[in-house]
Amino acid sequence: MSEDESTAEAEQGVEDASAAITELAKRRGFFFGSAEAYGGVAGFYTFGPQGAALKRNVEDAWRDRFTVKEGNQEIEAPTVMPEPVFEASGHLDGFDDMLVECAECGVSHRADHLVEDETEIEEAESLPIPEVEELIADHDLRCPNCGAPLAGQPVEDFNLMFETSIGPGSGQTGYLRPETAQGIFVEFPRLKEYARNQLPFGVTQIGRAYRNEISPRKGLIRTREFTQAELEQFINPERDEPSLDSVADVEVRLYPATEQEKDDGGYLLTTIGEAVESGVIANEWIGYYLGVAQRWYDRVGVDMDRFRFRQHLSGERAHYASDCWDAEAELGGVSASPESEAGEAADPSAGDWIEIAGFAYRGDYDLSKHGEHADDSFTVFEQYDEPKTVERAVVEPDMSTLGPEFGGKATDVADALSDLAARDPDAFDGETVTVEVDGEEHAVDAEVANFRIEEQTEAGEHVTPHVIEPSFGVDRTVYTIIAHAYVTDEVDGERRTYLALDPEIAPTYVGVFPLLGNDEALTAVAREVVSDLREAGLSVSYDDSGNIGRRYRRQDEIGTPFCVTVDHEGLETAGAETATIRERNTTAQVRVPIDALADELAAIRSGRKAFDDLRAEYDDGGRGR
RNA sequence: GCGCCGUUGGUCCAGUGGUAGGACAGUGGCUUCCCAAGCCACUAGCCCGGGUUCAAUUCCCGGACGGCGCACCA
Repeated sequence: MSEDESTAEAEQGVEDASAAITELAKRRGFFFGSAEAYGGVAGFYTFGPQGAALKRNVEDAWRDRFTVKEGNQEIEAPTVMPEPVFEASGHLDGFDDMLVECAECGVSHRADHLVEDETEIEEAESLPIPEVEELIADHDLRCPNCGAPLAGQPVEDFNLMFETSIGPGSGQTGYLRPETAQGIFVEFPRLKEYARNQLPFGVTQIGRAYRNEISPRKGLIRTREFTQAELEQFINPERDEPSLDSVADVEVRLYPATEQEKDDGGYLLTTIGEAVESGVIANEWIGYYLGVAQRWYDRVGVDMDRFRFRQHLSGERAHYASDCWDAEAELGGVSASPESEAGEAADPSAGDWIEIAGFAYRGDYDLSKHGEHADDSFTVFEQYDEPKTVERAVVEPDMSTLGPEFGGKATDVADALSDLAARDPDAFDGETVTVEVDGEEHAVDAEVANFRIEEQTEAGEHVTPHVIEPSFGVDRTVYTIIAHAYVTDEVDGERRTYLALDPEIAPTYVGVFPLLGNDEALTAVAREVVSDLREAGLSVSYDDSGNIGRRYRRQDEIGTPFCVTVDHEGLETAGAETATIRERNTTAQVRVPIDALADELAAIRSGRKAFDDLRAEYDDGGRGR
């Protein structure tokens, strides 16, 4: 097959896969565009009964791994926050882009970028709009697309944050959060107390975030309201280390920035341990969470042959990140497995890859910013093992002299003396010291300043923690799980579609049917089975409509892993009454005593048993399909 | 936000200047002892606004929504 053909086929596959999944999602209640009765609204999706359950199960699995098993704390912050929060975080500026549209070809450009490219100005983003319009006219900037002059075209602001007003009237300006992270950062002063001022500690949050996208696309993949699951891991960068050993042998497919910049760059197949050792993954905390995440994705049903970690290129990184890796999933049906094409290395540029998580080293950016803007302290006091004795230059000005001499400026002069002592102790060698306050020089008698070198004991220091942020897109993860679970096969010559969802996350765990819908004896027992299984905490669906094959297919399509069927044969068996359990992927069946159904199915869901164990344990009373 | 294409039962499609037809799905019944079978019946639709016309689901304009390309995605 030529390369062109295979590419064309892959693209066809993308369309088919996404269309088939969208159709299934609408028809079976996974997700669909919101408010279609009112014409719909772009970028908003409603999860139907199956989708909401699936999403909830994914969130629970994430919580189990990233909150509970890591020993972290979960919080729930508001989705609306006042303006100053986002002034501090940088979102108000960083989110506020200037666009200018070409009158000739209609293409929009970042006005600030044009100015920066064509002039000496470097921070055009911070200039007011009229000034940017003037610069465009003065420098006769032209459309990069068609070359038409842009002078006279209006420069327009758009902010990717949803704005709202808090309280009646003009009220206070607020914004819907563009990421859940800020809800954690702003509460850091309290959160550190709950962690008893001990680094390292982690805080998680699962919740909605909002971005007023210019043009939402690709269904669930890019929406205006979405769910994030984020962990903010706070560490002392000088000291704290992750337990890298526990994930060192996790095998990963890395796509480093250096490979992306090559024309024929490829994957680096390695282990977390080796990648950190060799410096491909620069930060061991990032490495640790890549390992944890890879195992988690595998657990919830992401196909590891269609999964990779891609490092951000330097120009791609956010304002706060010093290093960043994305988890990416392939949705077009192209396997990235190197074994897939007779040993040929997989081509990283093939396939339809989307970001499903980001792992950023945010340094102390966020806490420092909030420390500058807010009133509270965003540091942790860390005690030294041994108190340290340090020599420190101090002044203790005689205020009874400074007061009469400088009047209202006396305090400022005293502060200036204190600063000077720390900065330049030698300045106090002479008979007078000169300090500057508000541009005026003031001479102070050295004795009045009362300068001396003092020995001080320091028990510890205030540390601004660094932050490692694994940030997961829940909706995209849900979509990926559905796409990777989507299977078509044949049963008895009939085409079948099913979702091979993992029992832990399948929205419905077991379907229960009477073999015949119009048989009182069977329906009564089946309904009892439903009650028993629900009592055992399982998610159960009852169905007696249509023939048995149709009912199996319905459950197959929503990914229900097991179906229990009550039949006469089972009610007539000597001893205990039995029913069949049918496994979704293989359609194999095993006959199990009705009394044992709840325990056995619960055992499989928790991972203590497999379906094959049941087949070994009980006589194969099914039809041996 | 720009350009191209589209929008018809729950889903996927056909069709028409005189308000529509199929397939699948669904519901009830008959049949049926294990994988989308069959028979009968039923439920259910022309995206919104304006214009042209005696008459618009159909033609024209605008909008909303969707797909693709460009831009954007910190």
